[in-house]
Amino acid sequence: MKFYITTPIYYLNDAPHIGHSYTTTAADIMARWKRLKGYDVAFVTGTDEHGAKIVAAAKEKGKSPQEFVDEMSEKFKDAWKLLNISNTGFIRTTDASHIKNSQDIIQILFDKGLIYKKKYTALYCVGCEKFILERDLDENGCCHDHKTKPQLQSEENYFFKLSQFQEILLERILDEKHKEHIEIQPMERRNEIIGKLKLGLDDISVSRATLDWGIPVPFDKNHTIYVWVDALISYITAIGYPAKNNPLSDFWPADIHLMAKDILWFHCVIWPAILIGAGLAAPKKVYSHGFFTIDGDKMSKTIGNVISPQALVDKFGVDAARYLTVSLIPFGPDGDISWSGLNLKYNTDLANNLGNLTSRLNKMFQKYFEGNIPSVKHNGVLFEKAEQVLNEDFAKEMDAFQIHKASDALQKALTLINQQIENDAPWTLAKTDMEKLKECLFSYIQSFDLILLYLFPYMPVISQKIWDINGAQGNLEEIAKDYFANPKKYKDGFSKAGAKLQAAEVLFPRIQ
RNA sequence: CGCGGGGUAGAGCAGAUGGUAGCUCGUCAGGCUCAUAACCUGGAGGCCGCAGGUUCAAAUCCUGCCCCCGCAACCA
Repeated sequence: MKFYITTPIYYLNDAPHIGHSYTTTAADIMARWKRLKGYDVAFVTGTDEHGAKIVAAAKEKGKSPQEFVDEMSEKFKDAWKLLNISNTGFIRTTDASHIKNSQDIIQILFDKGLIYKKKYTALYCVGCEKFILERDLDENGCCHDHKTKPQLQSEENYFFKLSQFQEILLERILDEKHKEHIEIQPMERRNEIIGKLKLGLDDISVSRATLDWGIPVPFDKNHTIYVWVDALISYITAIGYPAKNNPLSDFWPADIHLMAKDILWFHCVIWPAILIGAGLAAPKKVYSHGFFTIDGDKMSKTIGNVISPQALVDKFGVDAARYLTVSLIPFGPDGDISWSGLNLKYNTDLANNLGNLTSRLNKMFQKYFEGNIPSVKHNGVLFEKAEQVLNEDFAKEMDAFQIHKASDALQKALTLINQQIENDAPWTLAKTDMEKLKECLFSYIQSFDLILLYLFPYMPVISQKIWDINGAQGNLEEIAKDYFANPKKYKDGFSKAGAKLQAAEVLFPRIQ
């Protein structure tokens, strides 16, 4: 079973921030989850390095575009390393293989008569160095950014016959039974795309005559390929297109393209049209999440409220930063992120529940059994209850990419253990019934271990750490894969009788 | 009549196929003492934007209206 998930390739005019890490962390959690479930996963992220804005940004720093993108793309690689992102590929649009692929695809489209040359006359803003539409002007007829009147300018460009694809795209998006159905999530975004699609499609310009920093159009070296077209093609370059003798290309079409809502149109309409036009399969699912505000304000350099991945990691640690980023707000709609919200979620979910339960159980074992797992028959009642929450709630939400709800299911499962402890009152049993106490503690630790398997995608390091503390042996990820392939094998749990629990440190100190 | 989303307890949100209104946080009361002043139980708190309609029955379907947000940004 193969599974291919992508993040957008990030445009390099800015350093990585929480917007980028949100998407990438979400994709990583999904990739890790699918691996546990036995899928062979390709997970690609990367950087988008062409275009006028890059040239401008480089110039501002006194660098050549190439120097600039080399530096900037390292920052993204570093950020993903910091966040323990398990991507299997990192594509740069300046990679030689990608340049060749983009040219091949454009050539194919050209040969099929889907690309033609046309003179294009429109308003051009010198400040932006791009054509702008009349509806994008302010009340004085000036550009929003530069407050200057745009000039009428004409340019000869190559156009892609996007207009031909309206029918086929609508059919594939609307018909869920279509063998090449393109699924768009969430629903409200899908409706929006369908609505726009029904209005009709214009052919789009796919080349630039005035921009050098780009991939040359193969049949006309005076033009470069429009940066968006080249960016999209990276998704197939990344897994080894063209197919010849490349096992990776079995991963196409992509199972999920993940992104923020602003670039949904490119992925649901332009990208599938290019693929279909070139005789290739279109992606199976396009999933967009919302934008977020920081403390109610738009995330903005000017306001100065941009949160970097590093700042999150500094405050919460890597695993907690991962967990909090994707759990704080619903996945799909717009949401608000604030430090106070993050702190609260950290305290409730991680300090009070996960962290506290770790030391709660640990101290009981230390106090009553010198830190050893007692030998006792496994009473599986609690274990099965937890299994049910995880298999039903967690798995259902995760597969629907509702990762914030899946994390709620984790919390629910942890609460089951806390409730059971309260119900059994082991501190009383310690005085009255040692056999029963053994049985109870044994079932708590096994159920907790079970939850850790599901926690792994969110917190790959800490889950292993708790696993070790709990006296469970071996590599959590490997055991999780084995468990999902054959759950019955682990009916009696994971921590073995006779194993010793490690002393637990405070994993998540409360934030005051 | 541009397109789309949304209006549900103090806050943030769930609530395909209509049938006693739920969750998290906060708040109040109680319990426990193994645990990171953590944990558990219970309570209070809602005319489900407004007005009509369909129905034995509507937050959920239909009609009309009101209000908020995005489709403009340095941006995922």
